This record gives sequence, C-alpha cells and structure tokens, in this order.
Amino acid sequence: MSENLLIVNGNELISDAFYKTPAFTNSEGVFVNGVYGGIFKLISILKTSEYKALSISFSEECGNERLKPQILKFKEIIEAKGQGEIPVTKELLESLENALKDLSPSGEVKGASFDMTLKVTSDLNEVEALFETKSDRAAFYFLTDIGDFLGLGISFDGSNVTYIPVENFITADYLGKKLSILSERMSLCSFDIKESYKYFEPSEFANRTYGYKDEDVSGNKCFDVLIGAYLINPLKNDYEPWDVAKEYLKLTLPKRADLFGKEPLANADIKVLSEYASKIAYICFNAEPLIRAKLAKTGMERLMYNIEMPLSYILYSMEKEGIIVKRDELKAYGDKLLVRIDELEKAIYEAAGIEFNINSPKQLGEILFEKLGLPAEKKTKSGYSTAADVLEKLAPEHKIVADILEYRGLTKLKSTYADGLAAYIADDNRIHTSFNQTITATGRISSTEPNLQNIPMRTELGRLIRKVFVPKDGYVFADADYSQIELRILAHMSEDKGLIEAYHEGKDIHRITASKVFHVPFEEVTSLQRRNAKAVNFGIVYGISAFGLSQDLSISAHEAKEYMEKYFETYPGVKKYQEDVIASTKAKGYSETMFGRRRPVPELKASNFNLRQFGERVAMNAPIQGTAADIMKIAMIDVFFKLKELSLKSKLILQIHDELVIETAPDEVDTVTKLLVEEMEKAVTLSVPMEVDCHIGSDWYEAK
DNA sequence: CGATCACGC
DNA sequence: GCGTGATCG
Repeated sequence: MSENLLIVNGNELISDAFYKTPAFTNSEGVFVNGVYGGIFKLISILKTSEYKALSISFSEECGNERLKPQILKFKEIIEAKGQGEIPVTKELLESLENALKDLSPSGEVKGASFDMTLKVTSDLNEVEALFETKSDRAAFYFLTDIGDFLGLGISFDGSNVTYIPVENFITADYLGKKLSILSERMSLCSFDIKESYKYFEPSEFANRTYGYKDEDVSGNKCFDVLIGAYLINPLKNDYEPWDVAKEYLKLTLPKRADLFGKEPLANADIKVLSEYASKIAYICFNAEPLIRAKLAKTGMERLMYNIEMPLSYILYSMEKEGIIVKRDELKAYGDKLLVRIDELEKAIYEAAGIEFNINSPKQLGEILFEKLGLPAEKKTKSGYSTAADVLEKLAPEHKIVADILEYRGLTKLKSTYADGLAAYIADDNRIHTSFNQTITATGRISSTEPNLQNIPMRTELGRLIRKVFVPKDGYVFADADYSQIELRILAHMSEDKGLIEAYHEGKDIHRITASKVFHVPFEEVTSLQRRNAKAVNFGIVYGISAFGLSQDLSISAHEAKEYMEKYFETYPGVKKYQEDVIASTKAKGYSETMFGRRRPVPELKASNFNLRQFGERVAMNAPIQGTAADIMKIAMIDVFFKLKELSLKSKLILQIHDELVIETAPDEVDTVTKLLVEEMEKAVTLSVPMEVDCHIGSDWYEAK
C-alpha cells in the first residue's frame, strides 16, 4: 500500500522549484515560476513511476513573502483535484499539464530549470539494464562526427541522462539494435532523427506496408524535435538543439562550435562530449511534450505524425540509395565545355580589346557600358546590371554580348555541374545528396551537397548532363511528374468555375486560357498568345506583380497590367481568392495550406510599402506551393510503402518538387509505372483531375 | 560575407 | 514565389 502512495510536502516542492526556476510571470503578471516548476517535477515523477495515488501536505508557515502566494496557488490547483489521497489517473496528468499551460505567459508550456543528472557508462550489464527501464517514452541523441559514431545520450525521464560511449562490446550497431528494440515498446524522440536511421530502424517503419493514412495509426511513434519546431516556425533558417532549448525551455546552453571549435570530436574530452550529447537528449525529452502540445493547438498533428515523420525515414532511404553518376562521361562533358569556353574567352578579349575577368560583373559592366559604350538600361546597388535579360536586349548592339551570354552559361555548367558534381561521386560511384526537410518556408524539401533539384533542363546542352545519371546495371529510370500541379491547386483552392472547367476539358490549359483571355476560338490561338497566357498563369501561381510579369514578357508595365486585368475577368474566382487569402493571412498572421501547414507572413503588417507588397505575394503563393509540397509528400509515402508492400527491388531515389525518380528493375517496369501514376494521382482528390506523366529511360535524360 | 548571377520547380 | 551554389570584391 505505502509503495503505491506518493507523499509530497507541497511547501518543499514549490520552494525547491522556486529557487531552481528562473523567475517568470503568467499572462496576468503574477510570478508563477515556483508553481510551474513544482507541477512540472510532479508530472515527471508520476509519469516515470507507478504510484497509484498522490497525497500532498501543506503547512501554514512560510518565511518568504514572494514564495507564499505561489504555494497557495499550488494548493488551490491541487485541492481542485481532490482531497487527501488523489488517485493517479490519466485525467489527473492531463489536468496537471493543462495547469502548466495556463501558468505560462504565452500559453505555451515551458520546461523547468536545467536539472540533469548525468551518468557515463559503457559497462555492458549497466547498459543492458538501462534499456530495460520502464517508461512510455525516451529521448536520445546519437553523437556523430564526420561519419563516426562516438556515443549515445539517452534519457527515460527527462532528468537522468546516460551517456554511453562507443567502445569494446558497445558498438554503434549494438546501440542501434537496442534502440530499434526499444522503439517497439515506447516512443522515441531525437533531434534531426534522419541522421539516426543509419543505426536504428524504428519499429513503426520496419514492416510498414501501408501508405499515407488520414487518421493517426496507434502505436509507438518516433518524434523529431527539429521537425516539430520547424513546422511551428518554418521561417527560422537553421534550428540547432540550442535554439529549441531557448525557445521552448528557456535554457541557454553553449553551441557545438563553442564547445569544440573545429576540432574533431574524437579528440575532445569525454566529459565535454558526454555532457554535449546528454544535454541534447535532455532538451529533446523536455521539449517534446511542449512541441506536441503546440502542434495539437495549431492543428498540425496530421502534418507532423502522418506526413513529416514517415517522410524523414523515406528521405533517409533515398539519400542512402543515391544515384549512379558516370565519372568518366562527366569529365568528358566538362572537357567538351572547356574547349568552347576557351574559344569564347579569346573572342571576348578580342572584341573588348583587353583581357579582363568575365566572371566579374563589375569588370564586365565597365567593359560593356563604358569602354564599348553600350546603352546601360538597368542598374544594381553596386553598378551596372549585366543580368541575362539585360544582355539579351543588348545582343543586336554588339557581337561580344552573345559570346558573353554563352560564356556565362557554359562556365555555369562547368563549375556547378561538371566539376561540382564530380566532387560528390562516392566510392560506390553514386552521389548521395542530402534532402533537407526543415529549411524552406513553404514546406518544400531542399537538396544540398550537391543540389540534385536544379540539374539543367531548359537548354539542350545543359540537359545533356542528365545522360551521366544512370540506373544500375540492367535497371531503368521511371520518372513521373505532376502536370501543372500548382495551377491545379489554384483552381481547386480558388474554386474558380472557369479554371476548374478548363481542367476538366483536358485540353492544353495555356491555350484555353489564351482563348478565353483574348476572346479567340481555341484553334485560332497564336503561339504568341499562348506564350503570354502561359506567362500569366505562371505569374499568378507565383503571385507576381504586373511589374514582374512585364519583366518576364519584356513588355511595358501598362501592358502587363492589362493582361492581368483580362486574366482576372476570365477567372474572377482567382482574383477573389487572392484577395481573401491576403485578408485572412493579414488577420491571422500566417497563411495555411490545405493540410494546415502554416507560413507566418509578418511582412503584411510592415509599414514599408514594398515589404508589404512582398508579403501579399508570399501570402498568395505559400498556400499553393505549400499544398503542392504536402501532396507530393503524401505521394512519396504512398509510393515508398507500396514498393515495400509489393517487395519490389525498385527504389525511390529522387524528388524534384513535382517529380519522382525510381531506379526500376527491368521486370518491374510495368508495375512501377502503374504504381507511380496511380499513387501520385490519388494522393489527394481535388475538384480538378490530377495528371501524372511517367517516362522510362536508360538514363535521366531519356526518362524526362 | 553580402551581392550578383544562373540553374531548377 | 521557393530554393543551392559559384564567384567576386
């Protein structure tokens, strides 16, 4: 009996917390740090033990006048739950957690003071025992440095953290296996969890064979504090554990660079290392419930649990697979470029009458606009603009201009693609890009080191680079892309009858638009009219201004304005939608996708006109671009787990915003093609059809 | 390290 | 509109 009853001295609990927790007030300006810290500690004790009942005693005397009201406040909260022995139930815990939220000034729950007990061990028996700890959740952090796994920080209660260095029997694989097993019976939390999948496989994915499900599916799930923090604030560029600590726990901690500088972590002191890894585990454990609560409050649980978390595992898998790049052919391509670059360089020097650095916009500007006296149209902050659109207009004036444009294009191909990509080809002849899930403001994925989402496509010479991207022996690429996904989303979200109808006709959308805007029969639309309509469609999706459109089409701002007005006459629903979305974004402070992904737009309230205009374009574009990103992510989950369900050898390897690439086994081509198109098209049902095109090829050039 | 340019969707 | 990267000064 006595073992099941937790007896607490209320005065001591609050008093301890009062001195440990930095002072802060609730929304009414009353100091509540003691009550807050006390309840926080109480919750953590109740959650990590098996007490069946709780009894809290209070005494009258209290010396500290600032502390006294906090003890009384706590007494009030507790007595509302019951008198004497209070049964420990789920409801009690929930109500205590709600009490925490009420105490916090911004309605968020914040952690108690930094209060961590660290234990370092690599004793096999101790580690084995540790992994038998009873808890409903754990937080961990894999400490790695340039590919080396150094150790694991792990906590089951948010105050006791164990650091396990990798040594002897305790290998990276061993710890990974332990975590995989642990994930079967409790939820695991980490920071940037994608980086841990190399060592452990969460049980929720190990045998998963179903795709995206709207409703949550029960079971122990992994949680990534980084992804959660990103969803809540996608504008912050790089979240580090310390940022989460500060934002959610009000803790200030040294950063990685401050602790270790540029030294390899392997050289660092074990004490510093263990503390570093353990603090991150500590931060994760204590921030997790706060981030979960905020995600629930902001309606982003589905995004987090059903989309982003499974996606993190898929991105890891795609990075691991990589894509084969033919080293020798890439080199030959670069050499071919160099021949032409040298020719152009000579011709440019000849025409200029002087040798200069063509790559320097400053020097180039001086040559073109001063030495050669060409008409300078546009200026930048630092001088003449030498951007491509400016040079294109100058081309008839002087033969040097065309050469410069070609030179620019070729050196770009050479440095970024030919030479740039070569540096990333690994020993397996593959490039393993990093897909980043927590960078963009709109929810898109980004790709770095190298960026495989901007491989040339537009010009034939650039496009040829895609020939060096090949599938493994005997395999082919299946490349599927959504047809105009963003414009279709606009049609759906704006509910514009004309645009929806146009898509149901299944004909060339730009031609239909031109026909409607210019009042000519569909068959009589000229190529110029179609090109202009296409540019307007494009511009609308991006929320560009008449000025932006005029730049794109090289027409006057006046003409561009007329085009847009005609467009809005044709599709009045689009105009209405844009106005509504700006108003609601302004009112709420953020825009929202179909799946509830938020993008804060503080610019809408700026006093600066240009900034506010920018805010309007962002408010119009973010829901479109973000919804497209959501849909693609769902499609990826469907495609990935479908491949798994069917035990196919084919692997998803690339995502380029509206396009997926699968390295496909020859005997699976038909299955994969059908699967890709089906899963991508059914990822979401809109009021317009989703159209997916899929091509097969023996390299990426052919498959597009 | 910010500005400019060029590549993608 | 959203990104990444190379280059310059």
